[in-house]
Amino acid sequence: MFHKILVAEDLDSISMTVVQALEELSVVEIHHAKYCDDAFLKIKKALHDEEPFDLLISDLSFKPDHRENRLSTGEELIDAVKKLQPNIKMIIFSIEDKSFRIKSLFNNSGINAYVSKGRNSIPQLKNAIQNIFNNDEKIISTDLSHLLRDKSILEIEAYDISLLKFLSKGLILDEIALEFKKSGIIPNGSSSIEKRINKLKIYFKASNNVHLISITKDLGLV
Amino acid sequence: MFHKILVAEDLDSISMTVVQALEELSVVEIHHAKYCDDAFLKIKKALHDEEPFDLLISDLSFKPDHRENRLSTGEELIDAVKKLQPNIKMIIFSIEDKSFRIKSLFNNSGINAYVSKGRNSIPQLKNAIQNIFNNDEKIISTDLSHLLRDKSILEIEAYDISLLKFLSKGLILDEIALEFKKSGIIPNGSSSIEKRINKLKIYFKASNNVHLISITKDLGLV
DNA sequence: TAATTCTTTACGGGAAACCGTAAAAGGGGG
DNA sequence: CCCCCTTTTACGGTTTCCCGTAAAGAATTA
Repeated sequence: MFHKILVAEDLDSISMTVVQALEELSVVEIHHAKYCDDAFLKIKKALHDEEPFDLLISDLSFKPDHRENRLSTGEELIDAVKKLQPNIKMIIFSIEDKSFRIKSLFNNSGINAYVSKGRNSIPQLKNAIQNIFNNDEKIISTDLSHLLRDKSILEIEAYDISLLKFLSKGLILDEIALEFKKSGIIPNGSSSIEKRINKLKIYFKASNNVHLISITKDLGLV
Repeated sequence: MFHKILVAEDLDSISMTVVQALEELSVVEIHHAKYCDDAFLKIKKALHDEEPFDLLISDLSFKPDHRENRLSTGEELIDAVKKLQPNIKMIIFSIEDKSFRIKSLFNNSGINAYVSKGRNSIPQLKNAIQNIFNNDEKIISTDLSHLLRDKSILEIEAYDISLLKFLSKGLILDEIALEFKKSGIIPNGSSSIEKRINKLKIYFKASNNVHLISITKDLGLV
């Protein structure tokens, strides 16, 4: 079994259970951080002391509070960690079930498993840890496994996201065109932007801009 | 201490911690349900057997899955429970921090405490249980206590909510007017609806309809 | 019942979104 | 270098939104 594991999870009500599960798996060294920044520092220090972590189990969303943090989401954390220690194994343990984000975690962030918090997630989590340790498999909660096969997901790119973001902030087409010009993003003609919005409306089956923002907010894109 | 407590919580990773906390408080009978419907049935049966629950600790949001459920949210559950057994004490234990919903839980649903899931919530939860048992106080997590004093919150009524819902579904003004006429909701002139939307835009400082939906979705109103 | 006030509805003009088409600009391949 | 193809931009007409004002209706009070 893994020797040294770090749990990055803000909710005490969850982290206590996860730590207990790890104890049942006979993990020797279990560490825990409530903030992304703390987690990153612990990994950095462990690496420096030549006693690196074998596995990181991280949540995706962390509640903001009074503390200023450099890393504020699980995505930022794992990307930073992967850069620092590429051989570390990573499991995401989150309630998030938006296809876009999960798929990108496997493809872009190189996570080893995704376990969805649910009614029977602790056994799944244990299972994932075992499988990664024994066979180095990629694991995803069974109820989400269709995501990796579905090709229609995630041709949405950064351009579309920032476009949707501007829209959701109440900017009109001409204002968005101006913003794009300022940032050097192309295309930035108001007509092209209009066309792009139209494509998004077709893709998401939205009947107008309001509907489009409503849908994409539900999907967690904005 | 309370004798018989029911925990309604779908995530196993959280319920296990809560149950453990209750054991530490020397609660004799601890029951647990993963679905709102199950929770309701348990309370009904306990009442029928003349061994009613003293306290219900419930989450607000429950993950939908294959099962068909009559009650799908914590709000629906506690409203149904309160009707069935008005003397029961109720604590909401949720990550939700939207002022509208919490305030309405105290005012309309008559909950005894609201504990926000966070980095130090288990001690808070224990505390709330103790205080309700000893002094029958109303408890709200300290970091949210300003909500009950803030008068500017929650003059938004059911009419506005359904209006926003229709908007977010992509209906245009005339279509919404028609829907309202069908349901016998007044006012239902498209002009009045337009005016109402305008009020909402002023209230939420939105610059257009898209912006308005974006804001109200963030607030959890829609 | 008449007067007053508040709410709801109607109307009109200008702004933005919506939708199709066409012109201009950019990018390989021959 | 020119041709073809794709992408980007421009333009015009229609619908819907947006915002002010005014009329009609409902409720309240004297």
